[in-house]
Amino acid sequence: MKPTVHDIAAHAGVSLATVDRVLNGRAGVRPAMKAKVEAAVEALGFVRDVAAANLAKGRVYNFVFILPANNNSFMQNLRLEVQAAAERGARERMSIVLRDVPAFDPAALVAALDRVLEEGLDGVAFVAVDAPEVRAAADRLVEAGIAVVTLVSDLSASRRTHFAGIDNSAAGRTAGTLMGRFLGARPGLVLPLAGSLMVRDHRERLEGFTAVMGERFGARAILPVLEGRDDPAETERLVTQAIAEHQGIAGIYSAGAGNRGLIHALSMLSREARPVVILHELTPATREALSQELIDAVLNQDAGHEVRSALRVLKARADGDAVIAAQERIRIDIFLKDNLP
Amino acid sequence: MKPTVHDIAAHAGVSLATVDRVLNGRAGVRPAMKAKVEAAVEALGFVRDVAAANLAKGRVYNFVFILPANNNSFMQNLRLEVQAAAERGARERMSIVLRDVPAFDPAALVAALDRVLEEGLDGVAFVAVDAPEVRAAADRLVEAGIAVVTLVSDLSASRRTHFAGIDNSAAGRTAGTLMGRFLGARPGLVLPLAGSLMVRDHRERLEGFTAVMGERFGARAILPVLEGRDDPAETERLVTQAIAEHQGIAGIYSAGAGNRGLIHALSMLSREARPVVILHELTPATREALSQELIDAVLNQDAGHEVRSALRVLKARADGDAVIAAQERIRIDIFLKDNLP
DNA sequence: ATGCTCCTGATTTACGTACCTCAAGATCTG
DNA sequence: CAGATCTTGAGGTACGTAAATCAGGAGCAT
Repeated sequence: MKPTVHDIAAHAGVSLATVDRVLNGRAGVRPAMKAKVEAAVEALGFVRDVAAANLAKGRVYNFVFILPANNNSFMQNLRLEVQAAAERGARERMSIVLRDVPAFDPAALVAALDRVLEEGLDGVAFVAVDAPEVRAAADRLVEAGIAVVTLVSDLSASRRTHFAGIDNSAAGRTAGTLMGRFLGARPGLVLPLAGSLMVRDHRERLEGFTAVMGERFGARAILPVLEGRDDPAETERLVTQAIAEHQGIAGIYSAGAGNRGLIHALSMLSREARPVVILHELTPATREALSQELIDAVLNQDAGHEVRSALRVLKARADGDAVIAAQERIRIDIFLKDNLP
Repeated sequence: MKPTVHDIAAHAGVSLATVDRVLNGRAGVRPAMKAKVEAAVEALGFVRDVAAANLAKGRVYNFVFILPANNNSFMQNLRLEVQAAAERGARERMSIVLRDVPAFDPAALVAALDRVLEEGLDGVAFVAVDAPEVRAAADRLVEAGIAVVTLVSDLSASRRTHFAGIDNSAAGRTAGTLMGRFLGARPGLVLPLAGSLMVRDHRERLEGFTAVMGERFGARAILPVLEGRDDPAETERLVTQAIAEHQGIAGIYSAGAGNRGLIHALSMLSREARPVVILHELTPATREALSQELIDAVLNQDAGHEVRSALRVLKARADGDAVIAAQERIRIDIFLKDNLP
């Protein structure tokens, strides 16, 4: 049978109370005693039964997810995944609350983070706006012992516990390679799009993209970045205008959201005039566009995985456990027409 | 607070014992009482605390992983992942045992499965050899209420609980699209490789690959499949010979293992003569080749994810819980030089 | 030696569920 | 209506850990 704390106490020749003090890092144990207990744990291969421990603690994990009140498909989906996780979380003693803040608004985000600090919850996951005041707010939370996970978009130079999202620079580089190779010898310009250069994920993607285009497909000219604020209508307007203005657009890379507008603009073009298009996030609209060959590749981050990963990290952090690094690496899914799920 | 069995009893106006009888399907409860309890469960949104229940039952999950005694990189890695999962599983009352059977040996696999049946364990995960007698053995286990998960390679027409592995046909199609687009207008033949066409994974990949090449890149000539038996030396010999024989090989798709031999053959070619190469499984050798641009893309299945997914399904099945389908879909990772983890 | 702090043991209660026993009430059988 | 059988209530113990209390011993400074 699996050894219990009682076995440890017996083997170490100390009382249950002392074992408890050592295992839970409580004060009031001489080093000699501590060593005896640790030796017994080692010798018997004791592992704490987390189910029993949580039962005894009557612990409830209080977590908050703060998401931008953005109605693009990706954020909607992310919201659904958080809600699904909240439902499942109930049976594992997790209370998961979802809060909205205005998009791209550092002050609102700071207010939401400070509220978490006041309430003294166990952990928070949020989509970062990369601003100094947000970083300061996040660091205050960490200082207070609250687990802080950034979701989708990271916060530079902060002390956040973990980032649950993809390596956006690698994603941009991957998009660059696919663009360069799919274009091959076809002449023409490349147009990059973003939601906003204020969020770190879009900025990093574009940096990776342009770096690879420069390094490996240097002859290709790249237009200045257009910012569509993740809004379909604005994005469509910008793209339509750019296509009209520059006659030879051969490739479009969209690093942000609001791609319904882009897709609609593409559908107006003749098949021959259609550029190679690579964009992010698998949504009903982009899936449809991919299977109809309006676009060529979709780079995706799985919102469900990100939410579940963030939760695992928050829980592990609250329990003082280690995380499985490989499991928490969020992968960049590359979807072509052929491997749509 | 979350409702407990006591709350149910109070709300239904019955005793704890009756609630217990209803919840655990014990006999001796009149339909009227049963309905009252069920109504209370519904009304209060009661969900059984699995941790407490397992603690009370003293339940231990007994799972077995049966892997082929094959020493290629992928299987070695799979074995390591199972061992890591076994260590972590201990703290969640899971006993995970790893057993080897000779590779591609239906009789040995059947014996191992029958042993699981005799021992009355809770679940088994195994790499299937696709044979009728294996299917029959798997069905016997399912019949006995034991959870059965196939890993990496599936078992056709069986009643297995779940398959933890990738869609190999989609993987082959994806390879085909990448090959066609990477080649672009470059002239030349395409050479497909496999370990053996007797193995179902390889066969499905090649079918998907050739289907896409035919549908969308029809002008491209494809050579007959070479079978390297997953052996590096044999693969190298075949590839070297094929390159010498047909002067214009522009692309190589390797659906199987033994890719070290292929990579060595590629390293002998001049940069200009080097074909577009797409192959499977990220190993130290293929990773190195990718970063040195000896090969162009690697399709990968994440062994760690497969093992963890199999375990989640086994546990959910043993508890009678539902699985999160989206979480258990094993994805086809596409690695370029730019998004290597 | 006195009072003080620090360390340790012994013991108890609690968490939510499972499962057991025993007694008594309800319902059925003839 | 008596007896048998089924259903229900009441109460307990157990699982493995956490966390608290209290008493007393060791060690220290004064």
